[in-house]
Amino acid sequence: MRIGELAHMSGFTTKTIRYYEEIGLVPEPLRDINDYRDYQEGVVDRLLFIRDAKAAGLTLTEIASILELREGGHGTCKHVVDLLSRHMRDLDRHIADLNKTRKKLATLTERARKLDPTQCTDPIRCQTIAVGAGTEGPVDEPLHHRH
Amino acid sequence: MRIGELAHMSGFTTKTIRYYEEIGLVPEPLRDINDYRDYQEGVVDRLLFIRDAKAAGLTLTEIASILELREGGHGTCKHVVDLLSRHMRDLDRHIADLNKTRKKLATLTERARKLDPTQCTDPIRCQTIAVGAGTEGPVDEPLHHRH
DNA sequence: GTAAACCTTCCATCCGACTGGAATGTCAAC
DNA sequence: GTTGACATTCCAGTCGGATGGAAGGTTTAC
Repeated sequence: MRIGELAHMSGFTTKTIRYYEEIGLVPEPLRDINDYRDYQEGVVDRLLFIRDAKAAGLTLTEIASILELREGGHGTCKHVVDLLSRHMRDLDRHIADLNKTRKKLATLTERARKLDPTQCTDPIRCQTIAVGAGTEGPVDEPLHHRH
Repeated sequence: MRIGELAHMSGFTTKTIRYYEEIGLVPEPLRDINDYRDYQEGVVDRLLFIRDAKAAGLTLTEIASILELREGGHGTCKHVVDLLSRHMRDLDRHIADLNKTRKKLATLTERARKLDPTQCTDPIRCQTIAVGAGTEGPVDEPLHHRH
């Protein structure tokens, strides 16, 4: 099977498949005389697995760490469970952070609505944001940080 | 005031302040004969505002769009309120997505725990993930996408 | 007079997950 | 024989928010 067909069957673009090969998520296939990639059937399953794992919110690195154990063949299922649990903990923390931010935003918006708009022309001194938001101490990296 | 002092007063690093200047978040200051940056008092407030707005979860771009209106001077407060509301809607959507993902993860983990671990040695066919996760249709960009 | 602590610019790098495009090669149909 | 749809490699760029370091200039304190 050539890369285009694989792309079609898996729902990924050819670009993405080559990229996955590059980062080791998909094994290097055999080549035709043309130098065209020639895939075996199994790769479709592998890509569908990747799709599903992605849909479950796993990063490519996490997915790779599951797939790497395929050759090893031991404790795989437990590994998957562990990974899922760990991922869920991360997710919970992330959601909690966002909810904290949300609450803060809600307070700010509420306060803003009550203010006379004509009183506020200088956002540097903007009462909406400036008064209470940051004075509770540093808010230690509010969003999007999974590094 | 030189950049080091400003950094100290605002809590940002000198690197970050120069970066903010580069992206237009902080105006270009005057220069000393040395070519050293020479800041006015007001910049401290501006940076503290940025800090607070960041803490409230606004992106630098959003913050910039608020600050840009400073020179315009009209409708600022309303603009801030609008921005906050919009941001909160985005945040809600984001949280909802994450909760969906979380639920999916919980289901997977639950199912996995019930399986006999010895039955699963090939993650490509891994029952934990493969069976139900992706077949409900594409899960349209589960995470971290605010572009 | 010299060392520490500043300051300057510029360029590269990181994270994740790709995407775009150029330049080139191959193959099937008409 | 030419058009079009494939394929190949490689290199650059995207998004956001910085950070690291090199190579140099300046100021301050002892």
